[in-house]
Amino acid sequence: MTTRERLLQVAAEEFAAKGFQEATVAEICRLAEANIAAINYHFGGKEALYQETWRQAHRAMLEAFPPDGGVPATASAAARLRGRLRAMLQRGLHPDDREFRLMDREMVQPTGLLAQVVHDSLEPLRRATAGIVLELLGGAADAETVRLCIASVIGPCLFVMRGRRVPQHAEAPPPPGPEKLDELTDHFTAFALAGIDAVRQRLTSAVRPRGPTPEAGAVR
Amino acid sequence: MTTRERLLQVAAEEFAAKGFQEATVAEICRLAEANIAAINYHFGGKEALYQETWRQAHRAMLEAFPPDGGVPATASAAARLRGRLRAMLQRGLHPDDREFRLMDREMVQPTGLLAQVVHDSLEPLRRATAGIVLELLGGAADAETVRLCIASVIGPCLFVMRGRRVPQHAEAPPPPGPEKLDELTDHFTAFALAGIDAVRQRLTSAVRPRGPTPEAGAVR
Amino acid sequence: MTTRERLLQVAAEEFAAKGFQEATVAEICRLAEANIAAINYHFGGKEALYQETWRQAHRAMLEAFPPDGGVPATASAAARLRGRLRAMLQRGLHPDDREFRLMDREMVQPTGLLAQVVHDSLEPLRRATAGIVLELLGGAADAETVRLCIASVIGPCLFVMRGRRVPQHAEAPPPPGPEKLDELTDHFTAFALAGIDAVRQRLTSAVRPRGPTPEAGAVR
Amino acid sequence: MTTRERLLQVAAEEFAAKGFQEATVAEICRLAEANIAAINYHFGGKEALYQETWRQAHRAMLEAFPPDGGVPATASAAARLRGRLRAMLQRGLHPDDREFRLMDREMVQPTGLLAQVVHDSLEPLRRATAGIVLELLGGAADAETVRLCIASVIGPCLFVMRGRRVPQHAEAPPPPGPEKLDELTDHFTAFALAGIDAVRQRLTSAVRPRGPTPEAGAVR
DNA sequence: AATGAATGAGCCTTCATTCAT
DNA sequence: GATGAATGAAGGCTCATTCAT
Repeated sequence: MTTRERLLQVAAEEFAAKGFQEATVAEICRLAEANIAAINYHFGGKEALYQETWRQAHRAMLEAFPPDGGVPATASAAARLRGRLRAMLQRGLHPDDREFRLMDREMVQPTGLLAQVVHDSLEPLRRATAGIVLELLGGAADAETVRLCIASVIGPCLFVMRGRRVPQHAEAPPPPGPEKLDELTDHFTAFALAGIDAVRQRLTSAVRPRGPTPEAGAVR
Repeated sequence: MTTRERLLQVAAEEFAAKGFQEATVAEICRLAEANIAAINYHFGGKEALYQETWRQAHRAMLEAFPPDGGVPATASAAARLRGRLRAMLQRGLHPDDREFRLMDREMVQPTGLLAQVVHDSLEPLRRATAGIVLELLGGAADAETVRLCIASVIGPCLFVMRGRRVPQHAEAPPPPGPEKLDELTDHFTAFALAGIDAVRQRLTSAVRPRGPTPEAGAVR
Repeated sequence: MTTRERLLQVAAEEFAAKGFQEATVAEICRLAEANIAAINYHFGGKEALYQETWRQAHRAMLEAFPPDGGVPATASAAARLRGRLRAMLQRGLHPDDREFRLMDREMVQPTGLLAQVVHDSLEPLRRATAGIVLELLGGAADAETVRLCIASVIGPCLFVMRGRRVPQHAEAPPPPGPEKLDELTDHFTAFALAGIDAVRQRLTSAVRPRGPTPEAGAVR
Repeated sequence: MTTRERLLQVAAEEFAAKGFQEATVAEICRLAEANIAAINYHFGGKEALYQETWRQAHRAMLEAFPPDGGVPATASAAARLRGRLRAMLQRGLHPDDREFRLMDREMVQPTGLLAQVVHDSLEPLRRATAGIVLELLGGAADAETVRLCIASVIGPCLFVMRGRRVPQHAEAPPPPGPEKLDELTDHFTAFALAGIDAVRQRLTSAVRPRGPTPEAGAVR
């Protein structure tokens, strides 16, 4: 493996583990058994290495786990939603989830260095999901509702995957690994479909009577 | 306002905006119009200031928005769940959501400094929610299922609140503010109740027929 | 006890234990349960406290152990030498040997603050000892020889007393305490008297033949 | 000369002159015409530089002046004692007596950083001297007596060498330099041999009559 | 008389980057 | 192509001292 490749590999792990700021050039070079100046020589600087690292990790992830989960575009909306959730969980539960950890950090503490590239990668994924959700909602939902439903569908997955990396208290069960993939997919898919269906019914009923915050009343 | 108070206020903003590492003692003191040594004098060091900052923000948040959302313990489980979601959203949508941003950072990039205090504060909240969810599930769910349902209930809220802080592309709608509180509460509550109910039905049906991953088959 | 007195007492211990630089005003005030500004208030500064501390310790020492060891000036030179050695050892072996430790530090790393006061105190002692030594040498020794003999007489005492404070390896015997006073006095006195006598004989024999470094030849 | 060498040289002088605490990294770098970060780059920190400085100085000293003074092990005990005293004085009287000054400081105010290395170097020297002294005492002395005799032999040398560095009053004679080597060696050897012989006689006579502190009585 | 908040100079260290080889 | 010595800006922290109360 070339020095450049070793640097990329080590850098991905370091950035994912410590973030851009806390990861140090010296440590990355040491772990990669490269010269202290190697990063500047090969990449031009720490920032450029960071961006290249993410690009690599992102590409590898997309190849390994296509975002549609392998479900053909001709399948039902529910099946396609399940495929996407399954693909997302696969990426996040994978032991080598560097790309996910990098992205996670970037969303909480944007360095600005990945702003464009993250957006370019994520927005298409969001649109695809939006299409499926819109279809499940009956096709007549406004953008705001779709947006909230996407949050309801994706949020839980991200929550679980992030939770994997948060240190837990002693009695807590071990974080889920790849072996839980199907179980998680089943749960989140079922939950999402039921939730979306409930929203769809609200939309339909809301068209005519339109009382103020009907659910609020319903639960009281 | 005393120097100590100014330091706490500025530090909360800086830590929330930049994280523990990137925030500098010098900048905090400058903004607080305090001497460079003031932090060490009043708090003993940067780390202690960080911890105190979070403690203050957490306390202020809990006082302003009780985690049960003001819903009495005698209300229905659905109403209590709604109360908790509403309280969480209130905290996260508040313009002064420093406490939330601090916690968010800490969960993605734990400094270890808040590990104990975060855990002590969060675990009781989780348990309370777990009780409500278990009740909604019919009382017979295993801990794993409850855990996944909690993720499904909380995940979307966190997703939306985090999304508020991620820079969006130009055409994107503005992030939701406090004025959207009721709308978001309604949506997430309805979605969550429907999802939990679906899971409850799966649990019930799974007792007798128990086909291999029925939902997986159902959506295909 | 007044604040001022507590400060002096604590300061003596701190300065003796850590030296002028490493002892901190804050720590002294903390141990003396005094305000952080108390030293500047009562003494005008750290340096002034240091000087005053030494003055106090020196005075207390002189009162407790007169440098002549209580031996009258009419006693024999040998007895008077023994008295001085005994007094010196008494001061150095005392558990409260702060004054000695302060002086020891000052000699190795002069702060310049005690230069005059140390000199004023030590030079009379040296002269008194010089008189005794000269008498023992027969009265005809040059100043250089007297100086070397004083070194031979005092050096061992200082060596032992300093050695008390140097951390020893595990198997080493415990450093001598006050209970060894008589034993040490006996040894050093006998050693010194024998040595001085040998020097006296060298002086006498050297007057006439004066070969080059006779001892060098003698021992080969 | 390389930067590293310049740093070591300057540091030795600074540490010897000011001690570990008072010597500053900034000043050492300035004098060595090196960058402020050079010490951390080459040595890892101020403490490591301090230790390395002492190691260098100690090694250079041992090579320049073997501790046995060049006297063969087959020579008489008196001659070997003379050799050791001469070697010690050579080191201490040398204009570049940094190693001695460093050690002197370390013994008065141990930083703990040299504890092990100093002990490892000094204990063998002490044992060698102990062997010689024991032989001169007739071979039948207890460890305590040997220890006191070593103090009596070494103490004067250290006293003189330390005295060289203590600022003297105006009329005082200049401190002895290397030109006094033979004179000092002769004096201290003669003094030591006579003293040890006196102690040997006390041991012998003490075996049989054993009156209470006979010397104490003898001098009165 | 005594306090304690506040000060500012100075210290050691870290770190990404540069440059001559 | 690759090295590693060297750089300088910046960071957190310590500490004796000051000053208004």
